[in-house]
Amino acid sequence: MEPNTPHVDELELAAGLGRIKTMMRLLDTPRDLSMTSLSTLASLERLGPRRITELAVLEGVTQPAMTQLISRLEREELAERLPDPADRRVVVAAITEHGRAELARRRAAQAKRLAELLAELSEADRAAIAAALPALDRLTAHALGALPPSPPSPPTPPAPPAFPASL
Amino acid sequence: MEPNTPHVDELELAAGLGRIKTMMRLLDTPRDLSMTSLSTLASLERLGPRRITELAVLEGVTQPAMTQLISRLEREELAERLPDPADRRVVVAAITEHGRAELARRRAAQAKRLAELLAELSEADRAAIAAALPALDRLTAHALGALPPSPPSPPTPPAPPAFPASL
DNA sequence: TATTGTTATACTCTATAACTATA
DNA sequence: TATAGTTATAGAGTATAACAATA
Repeated sequence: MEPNTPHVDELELAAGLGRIKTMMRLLDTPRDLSMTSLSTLASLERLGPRRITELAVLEGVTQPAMTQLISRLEREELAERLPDPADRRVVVAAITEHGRAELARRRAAQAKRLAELLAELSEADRAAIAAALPALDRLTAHALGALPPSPPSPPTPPAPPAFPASL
Repeated sequence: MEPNTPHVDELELAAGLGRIKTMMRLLDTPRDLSMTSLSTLASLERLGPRRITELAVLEGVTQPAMTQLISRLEREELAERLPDPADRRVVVAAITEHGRAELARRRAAQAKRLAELLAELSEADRAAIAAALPALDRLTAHALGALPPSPPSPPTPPAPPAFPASL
Protein backbone atom coordinates (compact mmCIF):
# COMPACT_ATOMS: atom_id res chain seq x y z
CA MET A 1 0.00 0.00 0.00
CA GLU A 2 3.02 2.23 -0.23
CA PRO A 3 1.98 4.10 -3.34
CA ASN A 4 -1.19 5.33 -1.67
CA THR A 5 0.17 6.15 1.76
CA PRO A 6 -0.51 9.86 2.14
CA HIS A 7 2.19 10.51 4.69
CA VAL A 8 2.24 14.05 6.01
CA ASP A 9 5.27 16.12 5.08
CA GLU A 10 5.68 18.03 8.33
CA LEU A 11 7.70 20.82 6.72
CA GLU A 12 4.98 21.46 4.18
CA LEU A 13 2.39 21.21 6.91
CA ALA A 14 4.25 23.81 8.97
CA ALA A 15 4.43 26.18 6.01
CA GLY A 16 0.79 25.62 5.10
CA LEU A 17 -0.50 26.10 8.64
CA GLY A 18 1.69 29.21 8.87
CA ARG A 19 -0.10 30.64 5.85
CA ILE A 20 -3.42 29.81 7.49
CA LYS A 21 -2.29 31.77 10.51
CA THR A 22 -1.49 34.78 8.34
CA MET A 23 -4.78 34.47 6.49
CA MET A 24 -6.78 34.36 9.70
CA ARG A 25 -4.86 37.34 11.04
CA LEU A 26 -5.86 39.31 7.95
CA LEU A 27 -9.45 38.09 8.14
CA ASP A 28 -9.75 39.26 11.71
CA THR A 29 -11.33 42.67 11.87
CA PRO A 30 -11.47 45.16 13.39
CA ARG A 31 -8.07 45.07 15.05
CA ASP A 32 -9.27 46.58 18.32
CA LEU A 33 -8.44 43.47 20.34
CA SER A 34 -5.00 41.91 20.25
CA MET A 35 -4.55 38.41 18.97
CA THR A 36 -3.66 37.14 22.41
CA SER A 37 -6.78 38.75 23.86
CA LEU A 38 -9.00 37.04 21.33
CA SER A 39 -7.20 33.76 21.78
CA THR A 40 -7.60 34.01 25.55
CA LEU A 41 -11.27 34.77 25.18
CA ALA A 42 -11.66 31.74 22.92
CA SER A 43 -9.82 29.61 25.50
CA LEU A 44 -12.16 30.79 28.24
CA GLU A 45 -15.11 29.89 26.05
CA ARG A 46 -13.68 26.51 25.13
CA LEU A 47 -12.32 25.48 28.51
CA GLY A 48 -14.49 27.35 30.97
CA PRO A 49 -13.23 29.58 33.81
CA ARG A 50 -9.50 29.43 34.36
CA ARG A 51 -6.90 30.89 36.68
CA ILE A 52 -4.60 33.72 35.63
CA THR A 53 -1.48 31.57 35.89
CA GLU A 54 -3.01 28.80 33.85
CA LEU A 55 -4.14 31.19 31.12
CA ALA A 56 -0.68 32.72 30.99
CA VAL A 57 0.83 29.30 30.34
CA LEU A 58 -1.86 28.38 27.82
CA GLU A 59 -1.32 31.56 25.82
CA GLY A 60 2.42 31.64 26.18
CA VAL A 61 2.66 35.01 27.94
CA THR A 62 3.89 36.03 31.39
CA GLN A 63 1.67 36.22 34.44
CA PRO A 64 1.78 40.04 34.60
CA ALA A 65 0.86 40.24 30.93
CA MET A 66 -2.15 38.01 31.55
CA THR A 67 -3.17 40.12 34.55
CA GLN A 68 -3.29 43.20 32.35
CA LEU A 69 -4.91 41.35 29.48
CA ILE A 70 -7.73 40.19 31.76
CA SER A 71 -8.04 43.74 33.07
CA ARG A 72 -8.53 44.99 29.53
CA LEU A 73 -11.09 42.28 28.80
CA GLU A 74 -12.82 43.16 32.06
CA ARG A 75 -12.88 46.86 31.21
CA GLU A 76 -14.73 46.01 27.98
CA GLU A 77 -16.94 43.54 29.86
CA LEU A 78 -15.82 40.64 27.69
CA ALA A 79 -14.56 38.71 30.72
CA GLU A 80 -14.84 38.93 34.48
CA ARG A 81 -12.80 38.09 37.55
CA LEU A 82 -14.21 35.70 40.13
CA PRO A 83 -12.71 34.82 43.51
CA ASP A 84 -11.84 31.24 44.34
CA PRO A 85 -13.45 30.42 47.72
CA ALA A 86 -11.04 27.55 48.27
CA ASP A 87 -7.87 29.63 47.96
CA ARG A 88 -8.14 33.36 48.41
CA ARG A 89 -4.92 34.07 46.56
CA VAL A 90 -6.48 32.76 43.38
CA VAL A 91 -8.42 34.74 40.78
CA VAL A 92 -10.52 32.92 38.22
CA ALA A 93 -11.30 34.54 34.89
CA ALA A 94 -14.50 33.75 33.02
CA ILE A 95 -15.99 34.83 29.71
CA THR A 96 -19.15 36.95 29.88
CA GLU A 97 -22.22 36.74 27.70
CA HIS A 98 -21.00 39.84 25.93
CA GLY A 99 -17.69 38.09 25.36
CA ARG A 100 -19.42 35.09 23.83
CA ALA A 101 -21.44 37.36 21.59
CA GLU A 102 -18.33 39.21 20.47
CA LEU A 103 -16.58 35.97 19.58
CA ALA A 104 -19.65 34.82 17.66
CA ARG A 105 -19.85 38.14 15.83
CA ARG A 106 -16.23 37.97 14.76
CA ARG A 107 -16.45 34.36 13.69
CA ALA A 108 -19.51 35.19 11.63
CA ALA A 109 -17.60 37.95 9.86
CA GLN A 110 -14.70 35.58 9.23
CA ALA A 111 -17.08 32.88 8.06
CA LYS A 112 -18.56 35.25 5.52
CA ARG A 113 -15.15 35.94 4.00
CA LEU A 114 -14.17 32.30 4.17
CA ALA A 115 -17.35 31.47 2.27
CA GLU A 116 -16.22 33.82 -0.50
CA LEU A 117 -12.81 32.19 -0.60
CA LEU A 118 -14.30 28.69 -0.55
CA ALA A 119 -16.52 29.63 -3.47
CA GLU A 120 -13.41 30.05 -5.59
CA LEU A 121 -12.27 26.49 -4.92
CA SER A 122 -13.33 23.34 -6.70
CA GLU A 123 -15.94 21.08 -5.18
CA ALA A 124 -13.21 18.49 -4.63
CA ASP A 125 -11.11 20.98 -2.67
CA ARG A 126 -14.07 21.96 -0.50
CA ALA A 127 -14.80 18.30 0.14
CA ALA A 128 -11.18 17.65 1.12
CA ILE A 129 -11.24 20.55 3.58
CA ALA A 130 -14.55 19.46 5.06
CA ALA A 131 -13.23 15.94 5.44
CA ALA A 132 -10.09 17.14 7.22
CA LEU A 133 -11.77 19.52 9.66
CA PRO A 134 -12.36 16.99 12.46
CA ALA A 135 -8.79 15.74 12.17
CA LEU A 136 -7.44 19.30 12.28
CA ASP A 137 -9.59 19.98 15.32
CA ARG A 138 -8.09 16.98 17.08
CA LEU A 139 -4.63 18.16 16.08
CA THR A 140 -5.16 21.58 17.64
CA ALA A 141 -6.87 20.05 20.65
CA HIS A 142 -3.70 18.10 21.41
CA ALA A 143 -1.67 21.29 21.12
CA LEU A 144 -4.02 23.55 23.07
CA GLY A 145 -4.88 21.16 25.86
CA ALA A 146 -8.57 21.20 25.09
CA LEU A 147 -11.24 18.64 25.78
CA PRO A 148 -12.06 17.60 22.23
CA PRO A 149 -14.87 15.09 22.71
CA SER A 150 -17.15 17.62 24.37
CA PRO A 151 -19.47 19.86 22.34
CA PRO A 152 -17.45 22.74 20.85
CA SER A 153 -19.31 25.56 22.56
CA PRO A 154 -22.86 25.21 23.82
CA PRO A 155 -24.64 28.55 23.38
CA THR A 156 -25.08 29.24 27.06
CA PRO A 157 -24.30 26.45 29.46
CA PRO A 158 -25.87 27.65 32.73
CA ALA A 159 -22.54 27.05 34.40
CA PRO A 160 -19.52 24.90 33.60
CA PRO A 161 -19.53 22.37 36.47
CA ALA A 162 -18.19 24.86 39.00
CA PHE A 163 -14.44 25.37 38.81
CA PRO A 164 -12.40 22.50 37.45
CA ALA A 165 -9.55 24.64 38.77
CA SER A 166 -6.78 22.16 38.15
CA LEU A 167 -6.69 21.63 34.41
CA MET B 1 -25.66 12.93 -4.20
CA GLU B 2 -27.08 15.02 -1.41
CA PRO B 3 -26.44 12.60 1.44
CA ASN B 4 -22.71 12.56 0.75
CA THR B 5 -22.15 16.22 0.01
CA PRO B 6 -19.59 17.31 2.61
CA HIS B 7 -20.51 20.96 2.57
CA VAL B 8 -18.21 23.14 4.60
CA ASP B 9 -19.73 24.75 7.66
CA GLU B 10 -18.01 28.13 7.43
CA LEU B 11 -18.56 28.93 11.10
CA GLU B 12 -16.87 25.73 12.19
CA LEU B 13 -14.14 26.34 9.65
CA ALA B 14 -13.56 29.83 11.08
CA ALA B 15 -13.32 28.45 14.61
CA GLY B 16 -11.07 25.59 13.55
CA LEU B 17 -8.70 27.78 11.53
CA GLY B 18 -8.65 30.20 14.45
CA ARG B 19 -7.41 27.41 16.70
CA ILE B 20 -4.77 26.58 14.10
CA LYS B 21 -3.66 30.20 14.26
CA THR B 22 -3.33 29.97 18.05
CA MET B 23 -1.52 26.66 17.82
CA MET B 24 1.00 27.99 15.31
CA ARG B 25 1.53 31.07 17.43
CA LEU B 26 2.41 28.85 20.37
CA LEU B 27 4.61 26.60 18.23
CA ASP B 28 6.61 29.59 17.03
CA THR B 29 9.70 30.02 19.10
CA PRO B 30 11.64 31.99 20.09
CA ARG B 31 9.44 35.07 20.14
CA ASP B 32 12.23 37.45 19.14
CA LEU B 33 10.52 38.38 15.87
CA SER B 34 6.96 39.68 15.77
CA MET B 35 4.32 37.72 13.94
CA THR B 36 4.01 40.42 11.30
CA SER B 37 7.78 40.40 10.78
CA LEU B 38 7.81 36.67 10.21
CA SER B 39 4.78 36.84 7.98
CA THR B 40 6.41 39.60 5.92
CA LEU B 41 9.58 37.56 5.62
CA ALA B 42 7.54 34.58 4.44
CA SER B 43 5.78 36.80 1.91
CA LEU B 44 9.10 38.03 0.58
CA GLU B 45 10.25 34.45 0.23
CA ARG B 46 7.03 33.33 -1.42
CA LEU B 47 6.46 36.29 -3.73
CA GLY B 48 9.94 37.64 -4.33
CA PRO B 49 11.04 41.28 -3.85
CA ARG B 50 8.21 43.67 -3.15
CA ARG B 51 7.66 47.36 -2.57
CA ILE B 52 7.05 48.79 0.88
CA THR B 53 3.54 49.95 0.00
CA GLU B 54 2.63 46.57 -1.42
CA LEU B 55 3.93 44.72 1.63
CA ALA B 56 1.98 47.04 3.91
CA VAL B 57 -1.24 46.17 2.09
CA LEU B 58 -0.40 42.46 2.03
CA GLU B 59 0.25 42.36 5.76
CA GLY B 60 -2.56 44.69 6.74
CA VAL B 61 -0.39 47.35 8.39
CA THR B 62 0.26 50.99 7.57
CA GLN B 63 3.06 52.20 5.34
CA PRO B 64 5.06 53.72 8.24
CA ALA B 65 4.75 50.50 10.19
CA MET B 66 6.13 48.55 7.23
CA THR B 67 8.98 51.04 6.86
CA GLN B 68 10.03 50.37 10.45
CA LEU B 69 9.44 46.65 10.16
CA ILE B 70 11.74 46.43 7.13
CA SER B 71 14.30 48.52 9.03
CA ARG B 72 14.23 45.98 11.84
CA LEU B 73 14.58 43.06 9.41
CA GLU B 74 17.43 44.93 7.72
CA ARG B 75 19.18 45.52 11.02
CA GLU B 76 19.18 41.76 11.63
CA GLU B 77 20.18 41.14 8.01
CA LEU B 78 17.07 39.08 7.34
CA ALA B 79 15.98 41.39 4.52
CA GLU B 80 17.52 44.21 2.50
CA ARG B 81 16.41 47.37 0.73
CA LEU B 82 17.08 47.73 -2.98
CA PRO B 83 16.47 50.82 -5.12
CA ASP B 84 14.15 50.65 -8.10
CA PRO B 85 16.04 52.05 -11.09
CA ALA B 86 12.80 52.75 -12.91
CA ASP B 87 11.28 54.96 -10.21
CA ARG B 88 13.61 56.49 -7.70
CA ARG B 89 10.87 57.09 -5.15
CA VAL B 90 10.44 53.35 -4.79
CA VAL B 91 12.19 51.04 -2.36
CA VAL B 92 12.07 47.30 -2.93
CA ALA B 93 12.52 44.90 -0.04
CA ALA B 94 14.00 41.45 -0.56
CA ILE B 95 14.73 38.49 1.69
CA THR B 96 18.40 37.64 2.26
CA GLU B 97 20.03 34.25 2.39
CA HIS B 98 20.16 34.63 6.14
CA GLY B 99 16.45 35.36 6.12
CA ARG B 100 15.69 32.22 4.13
CA ALA B 101 17.82 30.20 6.51
CA GLU B 102 16.02 31.66 9.51
CA LEU B 103 12.62 30.80 8.06
CA ALA B 104 13.81 27.29 7.29
CA ARG B 105 15.19 26.89 10.79
CA ARG B 106 11.91 27.98 12.38
CA ARG B 107 9.81 25.78 10.11
CA ALA B 108 12.02 22.84 10.95
CA ALA B 109 11.43 23.44 14.67
CA GLN B 110 7.70 23.73 14.09
CA ALA B 111 7.73 20.63 11.92
CA LYS B 112 9.38 18.68 14.70
CA ARG B 113 6.62 19.59 17.14
CA LEU B 114 3.94 19.01 14.55
CA ALA B 115 5.36 15.56 13.98
CA GLU B 116 4.90 14.83 17.68
CA LEU B 117 1.31 16.05 17.53
CA LEU B 118 0.59 14.11 14.36
CA ALA B 119 1.92 10.98 16.03
CA GLU B 120 -0.94 11.20 18.50
CA LEU B 121 -3.54 11.13 15.74
CA SER B 122 -4.97 8.11 13.97
CA GLU B 123 -3.68 7.09 10.58
CA ALA B 124 -7.04 8.12 9.13
CA ASP B 125 -6.72 11.60 10.61
CA ARG B 126 -3.22 12.00 9.23
CA ALA B 127 -4.44 10.85 5.84
CA ALA B 128 -7.30 13.35 5.90
CA ILE B 129 -4.92 16.18 6.73
CA ALA B 130 -2.47 15.16 4.05
CA ALA B 131 -5.30 14.96 1.53
CA ALA B 132 -6.54 18.44 2.44
CA LEU B 133 -3.19 20.24 2.40
CA PRO B 134 -3.21 21.19 -1.30
CA ALA B 135 -6.77 22.48 -0.99
CA LEU B 136 -5.86 24.52 2.10
CA ASP B 137 -2.87 25.92 0.26
CA ARG B 138 -5.11 27.06 -2.58
CA LEU B 139 -7.50 28.57 -0.03
CA THR B 140 -4.74 30.65 1.56
CA ALA B 141 -3.30 31.49 -1.85
CA HIS B 142 -6.59 33.13 -2.77
CA ALA B 143 -6.53 35.09 0.48
CA LEU B 144 -2.86 36.09 0.38
CA GLY B 145 -2.64 37.00 -3.27
CA ALA B 146 -0.01 34.43 -4.00
CA LEU B 147 0.85 32.71 -7.24
CA PRO B 148 -0.28 29.18 -6.40
CA PRO B 149 0.68 27.23 -9.54
CA SER B 150 4.37 28.10 -9.22
CA PRO B 151 6.74 26.00 -7.08
CA PRO B 152 6.23 26.89 -3.39
CA SER B 153 9.77 28.09 -2.71
CA PRO B 154 12.77 26.81 -4.65
CA PRO B 155 15.72 26.46 -2.26
CA THR B 156 17.81 29.22 -3.79
CA PRO B 157 16.75 30.52 -7.17
CA PRO B 158 19.79 32.46 -8.44
CA ALA B 159 17.57 35.49 -8.81
CA PRO B 160 13.83 36.01 -9.16
CA PRO B 161 13.65 37.32 -12.77
CA ALA B 162 14.65 40.87 -11.81
CA PHE B 163 11.83 42.92 -10.28
CA PRO B 164 8.30 41.93 -11.14
CA ALA B 165 7.62 45.24 -9.37
CA SER B 166 3.96 45.51 -10.27
CA LEU B 167 2.30 42.53 -8.67
C1' DT C 1 -0.25 68.07 -7.82
C1' DA C 2 0.06 63.07 -6.72
C1' DT C 3 2.78 59.28 -5.06
C1' DT C 4 6.49 56.83 -2.32
C1' DG C 5 8.65 56.50 1.58
C1' DT C 6 10.39 58.41 6.07
C1' DT C 7 10.24 60.96 10.49
C1' DA C 8 7.62 62.60 14.79
C1' DT C 9 4.59 61.50 18.39
C1' DA C 10 1.39 58.86 21.11
C1' DC C 11 -0.70 54.57 22.53
C1' DT C 12 -1.01 49.49 23.21
C1' DC C 13 1.03 45.29 24.50
C1' DT C 14 4.60 42.65 26.62
C1' DA C 15 8.66 41.47 29.67
C1' DT C 16 11.42 41.75 33.98
C1' DA C 17 11.68 43.06 38.61
C1' DA C 18 9.72 44.42 42.87
C1' DC C 19 5.80 44.14 45.76
C1' DT C 20 1.32 42.44 48.48
C1' DA C 21 -1.57 38.95 50.21
C1' DT C 22 -2.45 34.30 51.27
C1' DA C 23 -0.96 29.46 52.02
C1' DT D 1 9.15 30.10 52.83
C1' DA D 2 6.44 29.36 48.61
C1' DT D 3 2.68 30.64 45.63
C1' DA D 4 -0.95 33.79 43.17
C1' DG D 5 -1.55 37.88 41.59
C1' DT D 6 -0.55 42.95 41.04
C1' DT D 7 2.13 47.18 40.35
C1' DA D 8 6.31 49.70 38.32
C1' DT D 9 9.23 50.48 34.66
C1' DA D 10 11.15 49.88 30.08
C1' DG D 11 11.03 48.44 25.33
C1' DA D 12 8.90 46.80 20.93
C1' DG D 13 5.38 47.51 17.60
C1' DT D 14 1.72 50.15 15.61
C1' DA D 15 -1.23 54.22 14.11
C1' DT D 16 -1.96 59.04 12.68
C1' DA D 17 -0.06 63.20 11.12
C1' DA D 18 3.48 65.88 9.11
C1' DC D 19 7.35 65.87 6.06
C1' DA D 20 10.88 65.09 1.94
C1' DA D 21 11.88 63.45 -2.51
C1' DT D 22 10.50 62.12 -6.95
C1' DA D 23 7.05 61.64 -10.64
